[in-house]
Amino acid sequence: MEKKKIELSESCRKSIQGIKDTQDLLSGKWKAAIVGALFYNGKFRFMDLSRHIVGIAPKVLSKELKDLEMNHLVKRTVLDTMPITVEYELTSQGKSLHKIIEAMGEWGIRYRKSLLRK
Amino acid sequence: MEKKKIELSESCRKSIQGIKDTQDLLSGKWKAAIVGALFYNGKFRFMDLSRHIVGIAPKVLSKELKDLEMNHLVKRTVLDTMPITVEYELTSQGKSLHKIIEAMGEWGIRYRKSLLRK
DNA sequence: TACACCTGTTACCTATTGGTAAGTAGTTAC
DNA sequence: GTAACTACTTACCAATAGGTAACAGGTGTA
Repeated sequence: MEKKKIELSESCRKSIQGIKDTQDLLSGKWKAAIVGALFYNGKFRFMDLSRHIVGIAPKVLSKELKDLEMNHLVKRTVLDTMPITVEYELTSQGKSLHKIIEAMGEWGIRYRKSLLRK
Repeated sequence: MEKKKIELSESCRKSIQGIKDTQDLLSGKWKAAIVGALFYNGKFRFMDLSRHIVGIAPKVLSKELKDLEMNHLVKRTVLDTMPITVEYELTSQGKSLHKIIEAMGEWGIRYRKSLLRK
């Protein structure tokens, strides 16, 4: 009996690894949405983010932003205002996620519509 | 003191919701990679998948495939062979994720290269 | 003085995720 | 008859994710 060995090409293996890497950086319930909000709005202060990412707790938002900052996707800037305010924005690395973010937004909207049709 | 009310447009809010919906369906460490493998290869049997998604345990693969099947992204077909084999492939709904998957693959590859340059 | 707003932190808890190791049940090859 | 292949499942466990609620330490406003 002949054995079929399925061998993925080098480029496929690299792509799958790339998908995993990307997924790791955007892991969890909120990170992609946070990047999306920053992408659509440009800059956000902590409280504004927490108001627009509906349902996120400050503790969780804080942790997610730290993760994103650590991976150089988000930049945190403390402004010398009274009271102090902090601005979050995407780095150029973060902005380079735009294809993914836009595709996810569009797909999600279509998916939701397709569920309603049923 | 004037208050700035940051109001996202309806379309932005919808996009953020879409991103969250998409993220929910592709949640976890492996789902995006599984969809990617099926996207690049077309069809896969259980054991072939577990060989190509390096590191995944059969229990976890089984659970992820069930989740994806439940959300109509993956189709499971039992073939009447000896021994029985099972094929997994993307549904048309699953195939419609291609933009996201390709973008994730490309971004991940670039990201990895940018890390090596440092 | 009391309250509100800023950006978070801390303590605590639970549910889920993801992992290991082994087993099940049928078929085929040596 | 025994080992190996197919596709899983089961029992068990540890780490993490993510949630609630309260609070901290600063400034400004009534």
